[in-house]
Amino acid sequence: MKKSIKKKMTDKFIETCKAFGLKITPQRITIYREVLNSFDHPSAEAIYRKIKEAHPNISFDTVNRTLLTFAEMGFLQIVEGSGDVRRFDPNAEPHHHLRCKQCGAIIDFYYKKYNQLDIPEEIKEKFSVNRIRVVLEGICHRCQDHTNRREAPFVSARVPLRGR
Amino acid sequence: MKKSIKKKMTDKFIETCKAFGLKITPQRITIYREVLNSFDHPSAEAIYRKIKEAHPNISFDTVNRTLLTFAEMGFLQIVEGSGDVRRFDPNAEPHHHLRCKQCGAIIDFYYKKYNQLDIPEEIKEKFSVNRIRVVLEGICHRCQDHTNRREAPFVSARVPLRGR
DNA sequence: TTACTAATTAGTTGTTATTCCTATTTAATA
DNA sequence: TATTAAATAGGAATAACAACTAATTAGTAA
Repeated sequence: MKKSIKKKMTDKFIETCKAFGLKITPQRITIYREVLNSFDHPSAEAIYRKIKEAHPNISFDTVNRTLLTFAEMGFLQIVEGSGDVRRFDPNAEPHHHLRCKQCGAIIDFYYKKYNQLDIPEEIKEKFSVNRIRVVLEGICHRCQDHTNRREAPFVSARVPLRGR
Repeated sequence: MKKSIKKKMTDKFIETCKAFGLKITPQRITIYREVLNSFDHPSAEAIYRKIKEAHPNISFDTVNRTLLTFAEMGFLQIVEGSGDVRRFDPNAEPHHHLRCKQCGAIIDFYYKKYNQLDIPEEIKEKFSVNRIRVVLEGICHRCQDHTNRREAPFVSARVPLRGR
């Protein structure tokens, strides 16, 4: 008998949680299912509201904390830059950004090739583009030196992900 | 006698303010100078702290409001995504984002070319990249329909930029 | 210059997003 | 089944911003 896709995904989720040393709680499974069915880049608040309908006892903190944990595990990503304080960029030259996930540094870089990227026709028709930017996310030199902590999904198992 | 670069920039600033129908206040000139000298994508708070040393009476609200006005005028930009609530992205496929500056919508799109961008050698040496993403900022179809408001720097002069 | 007027400001108060704290509960293991 | 460390709910604290209002000031036109 074949497993449903849903079942398979949940199995993989459970397996990965175990590899990270995380307990399988009903809350985590619920949040996992809800977020995987989202196609609109929801906020923690939005996910919390949806889940609350079926599970009125769940707390916002649990939803938010769990989502951050999932991001560290690599189950989902955080939309580039969102959640940061607003930052201003006085650089008028066409340029692109390096973002360090660890320390939050944003570093300008220049690369002509990136300034000349073509935009797909379907997008031109439906969206008026007035800025095109390439964002490279990773770990900056300084942070690489300071710690050897690897990023998900290469984090070694059994290291607490988000200690308080 | 040649004008200094600083003077020239301030002249251009004053000229542009006038074109937008904005008054030239000492606060605006101070904030303009401070932000133009920043190379680290400062937050409003950071700029406020720096300015406060020399102008202890300035208020945070003025700094923040002025920076937003400058962004609308096109004197500076807001770093992609910063200032938004944190948003999660469960899409594991390599993909890119369209961001509507007006309504805040984030729309996924797929374009193979963008997945194969090469990374400059200098960056590879100093930064470990684990995500590359292209962000197209502009105005989505829906918002184009709703209003004809043009974006800076094409805003017509004498239209209040950030009315209360 | 001086007087006028609307824009701008400082200071304060709200609001919202997010994190922190702690007592209680629960999943995993023996 | 008992143990224990992790996870949770709920509330409090914090931080980033935005909104409000009375007082001040820049721009202008006499």
